[in-house]
Amino acid sequence: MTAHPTIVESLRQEGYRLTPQRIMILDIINDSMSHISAEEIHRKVQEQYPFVNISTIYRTLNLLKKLRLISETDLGDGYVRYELLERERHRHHHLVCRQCGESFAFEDELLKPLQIRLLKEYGFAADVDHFAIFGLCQRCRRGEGRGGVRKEGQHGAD
Amino acid sequence: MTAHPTIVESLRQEGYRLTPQRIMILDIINDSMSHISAEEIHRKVQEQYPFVNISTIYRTLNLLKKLRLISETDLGDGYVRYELLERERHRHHHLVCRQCGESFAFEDELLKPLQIRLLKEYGFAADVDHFAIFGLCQRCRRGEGRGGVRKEGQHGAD
DNA sequence: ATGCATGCAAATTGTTTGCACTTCA
DNA sequence: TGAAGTGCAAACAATTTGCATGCAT
Repeated sequence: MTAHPTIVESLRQEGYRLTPQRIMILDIINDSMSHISAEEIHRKVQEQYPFVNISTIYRTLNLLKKLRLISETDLGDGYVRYELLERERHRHHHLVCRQCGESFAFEDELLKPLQIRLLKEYGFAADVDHFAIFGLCQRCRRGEGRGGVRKEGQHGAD
Repeated sequence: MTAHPTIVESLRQEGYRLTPQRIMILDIINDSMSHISAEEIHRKVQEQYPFVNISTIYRTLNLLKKLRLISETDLGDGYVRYELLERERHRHHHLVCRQCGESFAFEDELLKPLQIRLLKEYGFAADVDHFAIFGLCQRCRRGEGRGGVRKEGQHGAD
């Protein structure tokens, strides 16, 4: 299992030490089917190695988060959950301005809490592969919309 | 401002006592432009009446929440925020099943955190008046989808 | 008057931090 | 060897709770 070699490499390359604790934590996040909380990680780590302290879990999670190797999801139920972030398929969605037509990407993470809550509370599995939200972009809100109303068009970026 | 008379009535009708603390808390939520946190409410209450304890704020908020007079929004930034819920225009959106075509309503509250974060983090004001999310409903996910694939059709409800 | 509400302080919970000790590189 | 990492306990911040007192009804 030795945790995604890619990630282990990332860590080492950045000059961080590879401690058994870190490897176990990575393994557990990696093996976890879905998002997992710090407490759950702690519990599982302790099954193999009961001396690991919860603060180590948090410190490692913060490190991995800083290195953008994992992502954080907060559903507002009192637990923050974590998940491996595979950079190559780091999903994002689009915000489309109804005034200038410009489109902007936003992180999948913002959608995840909604997605998870819809599943948990309504049993509904939302299609979020390509999510587009319409609205008004910052510039247009400020009245700086360049030129006139431009509908449809260069969704370019991506 | 004697807080929305409607709400005060609701409380009284349910047999709850109308204490000055509760009225002040309601007034403050009512007067607040946007979502407001327990701490902010507490601070404002104390400006007028410095002996109100924070636990009273929380207890009142929980009561109002239970009575569905206010709604809770958690953005995951460490504060839960509250807002008056005007039942008559209690917004909801739709989940549309791509398999059976059925549509289900979901609470506006679920969308709010996303909406707020898009505004704060991207300056983007999402149009959420009529939001529809496509996906697979519980029954269809379980393979209980009644009959065959039925596209479009009785979106009936609402 | 009587029982629901409040104030206060202490408990809880998830997370962070200071510090001495350990261990990877 | 020496800095980075860990364990432990204590600190934190938001929220909740137990209990005696107080005030709407």
